[in-house]
Amino acid sequence: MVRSPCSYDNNLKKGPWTPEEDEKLVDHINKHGYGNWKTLPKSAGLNRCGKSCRLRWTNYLRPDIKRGKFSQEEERIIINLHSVLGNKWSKIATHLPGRTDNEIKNFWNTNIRKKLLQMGIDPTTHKPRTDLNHLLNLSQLLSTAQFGNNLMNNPLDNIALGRLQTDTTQLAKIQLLQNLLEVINSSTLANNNGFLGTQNVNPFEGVVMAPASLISSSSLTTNDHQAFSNLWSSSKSMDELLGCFEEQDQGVNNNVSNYNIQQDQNTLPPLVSATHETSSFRKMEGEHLTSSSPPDSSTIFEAWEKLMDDETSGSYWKDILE
DNA sequence: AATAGATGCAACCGCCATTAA
DNA sequence: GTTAATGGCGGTTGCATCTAT
Repeated sequence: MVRSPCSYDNNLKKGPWTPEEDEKLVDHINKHGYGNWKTLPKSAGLNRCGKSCRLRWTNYLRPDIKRGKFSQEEERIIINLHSVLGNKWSKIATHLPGRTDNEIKNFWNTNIRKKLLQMGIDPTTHKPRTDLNHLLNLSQLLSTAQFGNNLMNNPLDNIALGRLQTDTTQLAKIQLLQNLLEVINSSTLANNNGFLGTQNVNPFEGVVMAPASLISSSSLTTNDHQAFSNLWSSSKSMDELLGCFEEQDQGVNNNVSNYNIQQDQNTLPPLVSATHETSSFRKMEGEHLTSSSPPDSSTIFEAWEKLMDDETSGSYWKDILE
C-alpha cells in the first residue's frame, strides 16, 4: 500500500512551528485529547498534517518533557541500554522519563558516538575498535610521538611539545592495550561459558592474529609494515603501560576506565556478537586461512613470541596474557 | 568584521506494524 | 483473509547557531 506523505497534501505547512501554532495545538489537546491525529489538525485549526502535529507534541510540547543537558547518569544509562538494544531509541526512551527518542537519538549521534570513537570504542558494537584503519591511525599517532621524541633531543625542544608527545604515546598505547585485553577477555569468557561452539578455542587467537596477519598482509605497503612495527616496538615496559591507567587524568583515559566500570556494573550482555567474524582482522585473516582449517598455532605463537621478545621487558606481556 | 566550517537539534521522510473495516 | 488507514520508529536533512580563521 502506498500512502501519500504529508507534503503531498493540499498546501499543508511544513518546517518550524510558530508559537501560535504551538498554542493552538496545546489548547486543543488539553481540551479534547489526541485521539485521532489525522483529524486533529483540522479541528484544531492548524494547517499541518496529523503526523507533523503528533511529532511536535511528542517531541516538544508534551508537558512531561524534561529539557536541558543530559546528566552523566542519563548518559551512562543510554550507553548501557544501547549496548543491549542497539538503535531502539524509543525503547531506550522508556527508561529515561521525560526524554524523547528523538532527543536521545540526537544526543547519541552528536555526543556519545563521538566520545566512544575518541576512546577507541566502536559505537555500534561497544567493543574496542579493531579495524585496520583505526590501528594504523594509532600507528601514525605513535610515529608522530616518536618524531616528537626525536625532536626532544634537539636543543630547541620545549616543554609543551614534550607533554604532547607523552600524551599521544600514552593514549595510543592505552588504546592498543585495551584492544588486546578486550580480545583476551571476550575469548576467555566465551570459552568459560561454553559459547565458542565450533569456533577456534585458542583464547589468544584474536590477539595473535592481529599483528601476525597485519604484518604479513600483502595489502599493506612497506610503510604500513614499518609503521605497525614501530607501533609495537615503541612500547616500553608493561608497568609503564599499566601505569597509564593509574595515572590518567580527567580526560579521555578516565572515560575509558569509567566505561569499563559501567560495563562491569551492567550485567546485560552486548547485543552485537563478540565473535571476530565481523572484524577487519578476521576478514583479512580469511584471505590467508580457511575457516575449516584453524591457523597453525605454533606459527602464531612464534609470531607473538617474536613481538614480545622485541619488547624490552616481554615478561610483562606474558604475565598479562597468562 | 567577514567568512567558512562545525555543531546541535527540530522536523521530515519512508518504511513497517498494528488496527479497523 | 484482504485491504486501507493510522501510528510509531529510525534514518536523514536542513537550518540556526557557534567557533575558528
